Amino acid sequence: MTVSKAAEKSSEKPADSAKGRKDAAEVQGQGAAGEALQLGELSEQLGYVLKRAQLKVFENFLRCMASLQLTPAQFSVLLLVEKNPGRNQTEIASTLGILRPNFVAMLDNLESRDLCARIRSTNDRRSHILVLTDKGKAVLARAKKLVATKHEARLNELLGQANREALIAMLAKVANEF
Amino acid sequence: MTVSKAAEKSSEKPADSAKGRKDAAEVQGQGAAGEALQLGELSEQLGYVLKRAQLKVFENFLRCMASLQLTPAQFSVLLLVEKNPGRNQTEIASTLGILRPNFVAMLDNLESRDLCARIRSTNDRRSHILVLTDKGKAVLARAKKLVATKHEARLNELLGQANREALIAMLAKVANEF
DNA sequence: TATTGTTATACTCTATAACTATA
DNA sequence: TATAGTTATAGAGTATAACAATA
Repeated sequence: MTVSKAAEKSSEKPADSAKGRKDAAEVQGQGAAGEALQLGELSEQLGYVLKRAQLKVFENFLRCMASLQLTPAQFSVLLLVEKNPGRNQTEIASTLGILRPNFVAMLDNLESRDLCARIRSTNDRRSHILVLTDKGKAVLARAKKLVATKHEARLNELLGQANREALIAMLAKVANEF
Repeated sequence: MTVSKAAEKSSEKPADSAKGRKDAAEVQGQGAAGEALQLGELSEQLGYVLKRAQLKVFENFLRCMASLQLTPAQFSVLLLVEKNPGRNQTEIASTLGILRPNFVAMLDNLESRDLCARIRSTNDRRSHILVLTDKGKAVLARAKKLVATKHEARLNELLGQANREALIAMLAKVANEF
């Protein structure tokens, strides 16, 4: 947690070699074999820690959802369709940052599992209105309970309720305004 | 920011249809055409907001680094090699969560740009010790300055110094202990 | 002409098996 | 036999162009 910010100086000039370039013999002895590497400034890099955290969270989400076989992306689609019935593919996809071509296979999957359905719009026969099926609603309800009792609960345990909310609020701000 | 937590109830029972299933006619009118969709519970989902934030941060990082043509992953490799000279490919890669096979092309790239070098170890002739070249050190130094003055500065501006540190600390905790 | 859903396609990331040279 | 680096390969995720149906 306490990483020397002064490490920047170390990259300015390699004073340990007259040629300014370590040769093989100089470097060979340096790695302390079995010991763990030092992350250094890396542990203070927002992008690095953000990416590692995201991977862990998705991993945990998948484990919590194993019984329902729902990925984070699929869960987000079901949530958004439930909250916004009567919207078409383009609207749902773009809200989630999914490109329309890539959304097709995803919907094919959800529809083949009878979790949601495409309904040809009567107003504009080009568009497909998305709705959850009864099974989709039931699965989503169970998914929400799993998320609350296993996934979110784990996070609360780790950070505490207040910190968890603060974390999500800051991430939302970064996502929206950075 | 204020998302109804009670929205969970809405998935319990679809009271608006005796069959429990909206037919096409029922759904058609629902989408308020031009209006933005409601994210609902999605904006409270850690995974969702984490992923969106990560994408924004990487995007910003790439813009800040455009002049040096360094990706977040490449920057992390250079930082780690600088901090841990004398380590081999396996050690550097695994610390970063990069699989050894995938690390080969990445190193080929950095080596072809003369930013780092593989040195055959004299102790164990199977392993390649990694070091930064002089150019690599210089580029990394410039990269650090760009990150500090453009990337981190933007984050400080957005959250403030204290919140930025709190955010990174919480993300590190999630990454390490979730 | 413009838009919706779709196909085809390509490029990046990530993941696994298997080879080679060393140990 | 085990390990380091490598190759080949396959699967996700993501990106763009273009087509058919419809507006």
